[in-house]
Amino acid sequence: MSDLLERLRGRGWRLTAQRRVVAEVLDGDHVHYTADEVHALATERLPEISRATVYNTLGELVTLGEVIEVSTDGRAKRYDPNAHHAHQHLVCARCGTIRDVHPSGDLLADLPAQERYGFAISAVEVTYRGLCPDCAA
Amino acid sequence: MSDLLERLRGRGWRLTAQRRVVAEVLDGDHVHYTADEVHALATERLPEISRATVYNTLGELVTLGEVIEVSTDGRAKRYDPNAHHAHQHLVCARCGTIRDVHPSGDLLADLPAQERYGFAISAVEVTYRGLCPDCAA
DNA sequence: TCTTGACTTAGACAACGTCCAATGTAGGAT
DNA sequence: ATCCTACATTGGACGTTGTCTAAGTCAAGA
Repeated sequence: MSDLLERLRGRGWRLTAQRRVVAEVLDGDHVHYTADEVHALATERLPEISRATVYNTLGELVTLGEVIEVSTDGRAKRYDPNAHHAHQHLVCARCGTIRDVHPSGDLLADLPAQERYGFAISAVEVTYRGLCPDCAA
Repeated sequence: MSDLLERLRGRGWRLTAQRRVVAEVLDGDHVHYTADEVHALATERLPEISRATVYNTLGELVTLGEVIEVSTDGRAKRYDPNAHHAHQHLVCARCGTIRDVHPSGDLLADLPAQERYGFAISAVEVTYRGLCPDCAA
């Protein structure tokens, strides 16, 4: 994810310890954390980091298109660092874990013009719900 | 929606003025209101109705499968009375209004077996996002 | 009509997120 | 290397959405 930091600096980002830590937390793992989870993990490496900064940084990363904001239920949003590959989500209805998946087909084409109500559609999100192997057992 | 009230009474629901008003508000329209919007509209007809009762009643309707809870962004959940016809949602990224839409094609079939990770998939939700004609103007 | 258990109420509380004024600092300018 | 300043961070107040509880109320069966 040092790529990410480079990219951001190229866009005029000021590189601070806080931002670096948030980027490091998001990096690497397949799980999608909530803002407060990111804050907790960031605090382990940089105890003084504030909640506001984590929210700010996450918001900036989303605005810059480096991270995707996912809200699968009505609860806390989760942040998905896999922003450069189009993908959808598979969610376990019981334990809530999320996996990235890649459906085939043109999702946008499935919506006929007369069903678009004059909207300028810019994104399609698909959530598959079901029980994961562990929860089904 | 008197059907609904009948159905509910058949299931042992106590029929109160508050519940009737909430059901009436949900009835009829294509828009999907937030809980607080439902409360505001209900208050016009029954000024003393409390927020807690609106939340309770909406939750009960969801549990009974008469209404679908939709949380398209991290904001307030919206309540969709069109629970008996399969459909997806078209959401304005700016003002948050929701329209029901009916995409063609088999949504489930779009997910290859090797992308299912052993999940028993039971539902597919699709959200189309874009700007509505009003917000695009 | 009476009774009772389910329903409603107001308001406190909780989770998640935003905003602000005061303070600190990255990185270009000197 | 040091200074400057615009930008970043902080902590805490605040806002929104939703939940919970104790006390009062009422629908509907006996």
